[in-house]
Amino acid sequence: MRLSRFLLPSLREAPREAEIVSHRLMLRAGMIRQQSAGIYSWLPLGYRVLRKIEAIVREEQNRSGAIELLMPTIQSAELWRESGRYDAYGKEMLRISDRHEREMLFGPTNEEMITDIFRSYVRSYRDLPMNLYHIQWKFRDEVRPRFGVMRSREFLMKDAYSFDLDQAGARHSYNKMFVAYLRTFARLGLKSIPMRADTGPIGGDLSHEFIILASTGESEVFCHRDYLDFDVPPADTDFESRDGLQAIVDRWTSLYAATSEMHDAGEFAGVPEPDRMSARGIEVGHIFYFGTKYSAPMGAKVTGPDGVEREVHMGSYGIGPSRLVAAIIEASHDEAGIIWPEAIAPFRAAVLNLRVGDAATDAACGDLYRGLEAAGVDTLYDDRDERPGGKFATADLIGIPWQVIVGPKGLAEGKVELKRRATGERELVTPADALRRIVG
RNA sequence: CGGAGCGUAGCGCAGCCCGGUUAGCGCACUAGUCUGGGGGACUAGGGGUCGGAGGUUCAAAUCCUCUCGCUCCGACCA
Repeated sequence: MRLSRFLLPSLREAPREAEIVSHRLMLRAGMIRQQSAGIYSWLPLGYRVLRKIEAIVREEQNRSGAIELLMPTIQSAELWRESGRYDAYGKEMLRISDRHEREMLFGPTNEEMITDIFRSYVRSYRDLPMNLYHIQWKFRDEVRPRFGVMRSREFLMKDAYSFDLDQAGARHSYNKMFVAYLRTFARLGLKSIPMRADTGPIGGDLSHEFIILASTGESEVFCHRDYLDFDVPPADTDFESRDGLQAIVDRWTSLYAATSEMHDAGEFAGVPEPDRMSARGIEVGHIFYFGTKYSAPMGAKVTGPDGVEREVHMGSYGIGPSRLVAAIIEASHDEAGIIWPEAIAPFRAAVLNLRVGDAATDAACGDLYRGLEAAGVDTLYDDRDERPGGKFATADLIGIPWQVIVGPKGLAEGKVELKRRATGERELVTPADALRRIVG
């Protein structure tokens, strides 16, 4: 992408209302635009990041055996009356009515709807286990939206729902998501720690929050320091192996880890003092097992091998990709701006033309840009007629991992400068070497 | 939902208390010249229903009333 043809409304100063670093940087980098309290447009740069995160979440869901579908944002109140949540959910649910005065709502979550889909088509235990998920916009009319997309009213959520014949099966389904989440967050460049969590209004009796540590986190968390060094399950993990998955989950839940709501000071005191860690954390995922809470009132049953109908055991599993954008920035930035992990950077590389209009520089940049694009590298070519300082500042602000700095001085010696955003390392290399290094 | 604030150009702000030229500054934007490796300089420009409505007054960004929007702290939450 040529920057001169892109929409990148970057700002030197952040708007006054933005307090936390991720919100400030997202506004300065021209990633989002607030349209209303807690409601945002995703501008081109931000949308690229959001989609890359979504893609990784999707890959890991699919790897675990979950099946993607897409449910609507607008739901009928009728479904929610079946589960009893239409009245129970309270003011956070945005209730609307259509032209026939029918009561509708903008979905804050989808347990009811997925249960309805399941009960309509699945009748036999032979079709289980099943895990259905979608990635769709949700709306929760938060009393107090804040921190940009970290706590917004409209947000993107990956929500998965598992269906099993019995509790043991449901436990395996839960473990699949547990492992998939560990892998997902690791691929996003985050160290996540699963913590025992309160189940809240969704209900149920087995739940973990996946927390990443960041000084600006919303909640206080307590855990054993060793979690930071745990190995993440590999890509070839066998998700069908009950014992194998249980062993992974057992290990990842063997040490103390709890959010403040579930914190047990007495138990924490049992952790050797140097291993105790209390920190701020951001919740990036939440998984629940809730048994027959929805299947019972809504009549989601399958026939078992013995010919008897049983209510299915369910779980639900959420990740907020839009919140993750902010969470990753909280965990990865410096004074100059965002430092994107390569996997989700809006562009993997930037080519900085320091002297637009200089024939040799233009030619070298053009070659590099075409070469990178041809090799499948998402590249942002800064071909604006700006001074070098502005280009450096922009590239650092928006966090492009690889930056190729091309100017007459270097080219006189046949060299360009290759810079890594994360470390600040730079070296003079030939354009061909630069291309080779970035393509990897 | 309790408490505290803020709305003046795309962004950051001054002006308001104490009403009175054509509403001002920095950045950004347009044109030009010089520049050219970490947000450069000069010259000339463009852009404003001062959130909205009503009121007081000879006169309102400024005073009064109502209203809309937004932010922060707390309680609550993916």
